[in-house]
Amino acid sequence: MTQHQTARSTYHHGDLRSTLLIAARALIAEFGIEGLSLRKLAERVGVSRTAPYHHFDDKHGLLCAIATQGFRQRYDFMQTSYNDPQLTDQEKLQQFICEYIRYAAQNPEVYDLMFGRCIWKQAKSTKDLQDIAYATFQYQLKMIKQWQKLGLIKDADSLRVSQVLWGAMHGIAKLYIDGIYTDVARVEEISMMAVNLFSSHLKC
Amino acid sequence: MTQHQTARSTYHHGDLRSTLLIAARALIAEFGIEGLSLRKLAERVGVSRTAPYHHFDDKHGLLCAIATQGFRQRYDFMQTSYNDPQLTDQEKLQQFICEYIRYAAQNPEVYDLMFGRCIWKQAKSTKDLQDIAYATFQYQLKMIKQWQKLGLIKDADSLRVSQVLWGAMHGIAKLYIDGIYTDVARVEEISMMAVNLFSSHLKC
DNA sequence: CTGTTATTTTGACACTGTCAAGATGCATTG
DNA sequence: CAATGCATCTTGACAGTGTCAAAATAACAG
Repeated sequence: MTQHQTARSTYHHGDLRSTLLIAARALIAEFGIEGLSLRKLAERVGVSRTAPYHHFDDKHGLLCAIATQGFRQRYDFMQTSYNDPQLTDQEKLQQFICEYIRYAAQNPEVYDLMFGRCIWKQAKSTKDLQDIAYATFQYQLKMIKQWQKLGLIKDADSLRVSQVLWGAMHGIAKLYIDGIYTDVARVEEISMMAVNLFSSHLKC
Repeated sequence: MTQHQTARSTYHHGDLRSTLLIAARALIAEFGIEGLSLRKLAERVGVSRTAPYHHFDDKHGLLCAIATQGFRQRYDFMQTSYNDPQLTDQEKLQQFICEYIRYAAQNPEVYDLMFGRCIWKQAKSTKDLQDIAYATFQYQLKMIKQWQKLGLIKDADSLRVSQVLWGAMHGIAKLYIDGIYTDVARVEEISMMAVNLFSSHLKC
């Protein structure tokens, strides 16, 4: 019962798994992904070095779990934004692009986990993770098709357009996260320019 | 004299620095950046663990050196391609985008070093590296201004357009390198779609 | 109460980057 | 030529890391 909060009194922790996830995110925010070590994490949670191994396959598994959380959060946000009745379609498109980059800028470490090679390059990504990631991209594709139908985006192969747009958002986000674009205000301007370039203005 | 080739016979290696760089690139190609360790590198070159420290500040310094090489190579290539008299301007633009992504796809590890957080996030990047990287971007900007003048690219704020275009190329490259886009043939198609979307067709 | 299972711990191993001190060879002076 | 200084390379050492094996502990099912 109370273990979930106090946690120290008992030998069995209660729900070590989620405690580890929370503490891990805190450590990552503090020291970056490279700076996260399982030992430091275990120590901070007040548990032995190898305890985490009974809740995650290995370090990689823990990182996957964090990434999965990130995907869920972003998926929900994307959905509510798209279904917001107070926004025009043009505003939705703009918000989609700008919020994507803003999310990445504000959660750089989690974003890096979500789309970093660490997870996808090895074929070791969890089923959970693959599912939610795929669903996210599908939703994105669906939105773009809708925007094409409305004439907001150039009417070319939807999949390819979606991939290029995603590339642009991802690239801008990455260039900021990795320290190449350093000024966050300019990143906002770059985002707006992206909106501008990807919008097909029908008035011509 | 002959030390440069045989290398083992003498106590002093001769030119260990460049030997290390070559071997490091080989190791990286084989095991990835994460898989590169200074000790393995030293062993493969046939030298003691700490020998590299007399040629590079630390591991990070060695990675910077590799990235610098990458920048120089790309800078040269970009320049020769842009000055190729056999290409039309439209072809140059297309080649610029496609070759950028192709280079990244074919040298994923070096590309990751060039633009990864490992180098830029910490303020530890070498002066050499900063110079060549800055020059590269400036050249890119210059090309884009020219293409705008020719009406090949939408005539908006050149700097911002350049940043968005770079973002798109970088993003597509990264999504492939990190294993999210897996099919290289499709990456080519995505590149072409990027060319398509960023080209302003005046015929409308 | 007993045995099974889930959880946690201690011990150990093979790695890693890097510092300090000493050994070695080269080059440039006196 | 000899000696001194300097760049280079080596050995030894330390604090970290991820993770496996085996033992200890708690919770639970019969």
